[in-house]
Amino acid sequence: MLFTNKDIAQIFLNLADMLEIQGENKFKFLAYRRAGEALADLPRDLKAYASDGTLEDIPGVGKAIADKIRELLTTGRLEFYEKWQAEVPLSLLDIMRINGVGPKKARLFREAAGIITLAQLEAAARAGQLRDLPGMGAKSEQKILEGIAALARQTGRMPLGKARPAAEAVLDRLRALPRVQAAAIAGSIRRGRVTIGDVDLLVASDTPTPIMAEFVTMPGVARVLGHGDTKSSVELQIGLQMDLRVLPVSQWGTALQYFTGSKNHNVKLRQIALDKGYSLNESALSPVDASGTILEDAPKIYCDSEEQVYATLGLPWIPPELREDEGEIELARAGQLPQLITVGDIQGDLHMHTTWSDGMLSVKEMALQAKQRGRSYIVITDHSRSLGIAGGLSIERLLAQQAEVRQVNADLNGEIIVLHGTEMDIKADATLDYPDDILAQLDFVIASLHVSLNQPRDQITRRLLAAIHNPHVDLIGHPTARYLPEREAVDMDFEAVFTAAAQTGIALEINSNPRRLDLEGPYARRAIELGIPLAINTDAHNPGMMDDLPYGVLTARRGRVEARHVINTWPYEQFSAWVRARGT
DNA sequence: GCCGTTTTCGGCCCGACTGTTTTCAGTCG
Repeated sequence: MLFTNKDIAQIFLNLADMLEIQGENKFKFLAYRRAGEALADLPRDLKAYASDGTLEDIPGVGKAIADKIRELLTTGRLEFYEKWQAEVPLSLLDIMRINGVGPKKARLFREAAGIITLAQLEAAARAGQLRDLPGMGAKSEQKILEGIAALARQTGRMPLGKARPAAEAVLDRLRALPRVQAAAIAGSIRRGRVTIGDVDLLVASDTPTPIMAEFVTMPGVARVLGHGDTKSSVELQIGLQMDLRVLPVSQWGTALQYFTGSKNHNVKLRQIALDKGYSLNESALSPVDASGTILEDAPKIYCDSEEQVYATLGLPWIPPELREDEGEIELARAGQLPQLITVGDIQGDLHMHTTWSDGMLSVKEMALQAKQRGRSYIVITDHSRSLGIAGGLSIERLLAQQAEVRQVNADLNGEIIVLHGTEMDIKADATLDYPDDILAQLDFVIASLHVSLNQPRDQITRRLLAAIHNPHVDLIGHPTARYLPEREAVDMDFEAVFTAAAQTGIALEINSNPRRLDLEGPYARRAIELGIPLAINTDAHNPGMMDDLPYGVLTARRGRVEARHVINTWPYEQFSAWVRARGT
């Protein structure tokens, strides 16, 4: 595999930047950027689309870009890209990563000062050589140095599980201020993206000034990037950028919609608004004339709810998790939005650890904690024998544990049903960690990858397929084995794995640990399209991890998953019938 | 370069903040 989707996506994103720096047609470089964004998020390898002849079905990909993708896939090169690299060095694109530096400044630095690398820019700024360039000054020069320092601090996108609690803490602080009428997290956190670039907060109030003052001076702020009455931005010491907007409560609906995004979803909505004779922005829907000019005399429509915004555009409310301009607006228009799964739909938790391996609580304690959280059945699935580091269970201990689970289940007397299973390792050589006759004695079997995660694609795929084809295995746990941010997904042939799962009827897990969330939106969507059953589990090693469930559900919702697709939303009888049917 | 509840051609979203300016361009989201 020469190129991953993300590699190819990056080439088009780079091309967009190059064209923009050189002042090419705006709509052309926007088209490349849009295509790049679309390619980064596809559920299948581009090679598969190319051999299907469906490249041009990808939104944002037309004939010209499809041709370029095919050229990359077949020759491993792209002549057009090489030509542009000669024009605009890749190192110049790095300069645009600095906050406050865009294409115009990048071009200026190069043409007026011969700067093409970050290091050269930093040296020039330190030497005071930037301040005399047109449109620059001492302050801009200082901001560039700060921006370069901030780049070094940044660690890329932050896992949702780290960004969301940070956002909630700030929101709680702002809510405590006087005259705050509403406060919410918007942006990619609200949409449930697995990783977060920056945090968008929204507050409704008629006294923005003190709220902004608190925001830019609160503890944990490393740098103020902007400070106005409706909009401020700060960089936190944890390396996260946070933006706050304050507006009147009467505009809550348009504002929340606007700042939730995504950008592409909003662009399409604003186009629909124009078609209906309105200009849509964060404060109102304003009537426009045929040329698109706002009619100042005509009354604006203010929306205090998102429902009202969508209704004015002739659409039902679209859940934030779907707002990526990946066909959700068309579904809404046709009245075919999915009934997305909710946390309340989850009845069982099929993946939990105890002190028998590397968990913190006993079988009974875990059961009681799960009951407290509204679960009606759980499966105890400790690690298997080869995973020594996590206290994996020998066959003898596994059977001893089964006796304890049976006893706890009897003691609890139906308060919550406790089943006995395992999270069995798929070993490096593609064999499974327990023999079939042992697996046959368990209520539920998960198979997971934990070791030798750097193997080549063929071997990783072979291991997963071996587990999928074993009739005793019911679920593949955290299928990509990623652990964000330090460990990316294993290199696997998703199409082969999904095809085999669809054939055998095995379930795939959306692991709710916010550092895992294995089947990101497009993959979850692909899975249910193929009829693969899903499970959303907590993989809890302690009671706190049971509260991660909303992250898993959020990820499923992004994949348009409904409760019926998820085996642990089913009542116990239906779930156990499904497991029994698999064993045969 | 993409795309179509009317278009296969002619469109393609919107405003706040900053730093430099004397009225605005650049950047960002």
